[in-house]
Amino acid sequence: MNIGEVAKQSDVNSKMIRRYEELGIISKAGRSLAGYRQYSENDVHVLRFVKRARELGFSMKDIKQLISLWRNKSRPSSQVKNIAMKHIMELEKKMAEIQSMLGTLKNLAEHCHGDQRPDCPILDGLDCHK
Amino acid sequence: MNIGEVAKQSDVNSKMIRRYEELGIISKAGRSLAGYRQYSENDVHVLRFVKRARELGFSMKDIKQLISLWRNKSRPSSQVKNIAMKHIMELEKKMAEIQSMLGTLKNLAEHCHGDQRPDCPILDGLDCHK
DNA sequence: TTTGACCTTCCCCTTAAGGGAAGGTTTAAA
DNA sequence: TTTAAACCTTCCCTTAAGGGGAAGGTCAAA
Repeated sequence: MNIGEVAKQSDVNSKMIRRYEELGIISKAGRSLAGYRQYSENDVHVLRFVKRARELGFSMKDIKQLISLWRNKSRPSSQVKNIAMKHIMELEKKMAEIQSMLGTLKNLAEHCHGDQRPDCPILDGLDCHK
Repeated sequence: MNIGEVAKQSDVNSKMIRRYEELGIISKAGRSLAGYRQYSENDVHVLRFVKRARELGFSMKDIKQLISLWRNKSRPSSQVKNIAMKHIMELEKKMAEIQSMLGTLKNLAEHCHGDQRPDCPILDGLDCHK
């Protein structure tokens, strides 16, 4: 299978497939005589795993580890769970940050007329005179 | 005032002050004979505004516009509110994405023993066999 | 005059994804 | 048989916001 076909089947575009190879996320593809990368069904499977992990927000570093654990049929599930829990905590931290921003912003926006007049609580809020 | 002093007063480090100048976020600083950037109290004020806007998650593009509106004493507050509302919507979108990830991840993690055994619902969840 | 704390510019790195150029290959149709 | 489209290759550039560190110039105090 050429890269275009595996891209279609895995829903990961060719550009990213080459990138993942370069990053060592997936193993180096074999090549045809002309130098074209050659893939198997299994490669599609791996790429789908990567895609799914990305959709859940895992970093490339995490994904590299997850794939290695995925391949190792005797891994302790604790290692997988550790990665996942760490990621969950990071996402929760991000969420809290966003919620805090939203709290402030909504409060400011609520008090802003949003019309032709120049007085603006939003700008006043940004202009903190510590 | 040299850049170090203004950095201290605005709590924006020198590196970023130069960067903001380069990006046109703040105006080009005057120079001393030796080529050192020179700042006034007002520059500190502007940098604090930038910092505050960054803390609320505004992009540099937004901040550029916000500063220009801030300076324009006859701006219509609607323009400010538009920028803020757009940003609020983006943050809400991000939050929804993170919440969706967290929902899935927590569910998977909950069912993972996280011990020495190899069976792992987290890996199974990533390994979707569409 | 030396030393240390400043300042300057310049280039590199991070993250994840992708645009686009220049050029080689394959396939199918005219 | 030639040609055109659709692939493929590598290489470099861009995004966003922040920073590290080098090499070298400046300033102030001891």
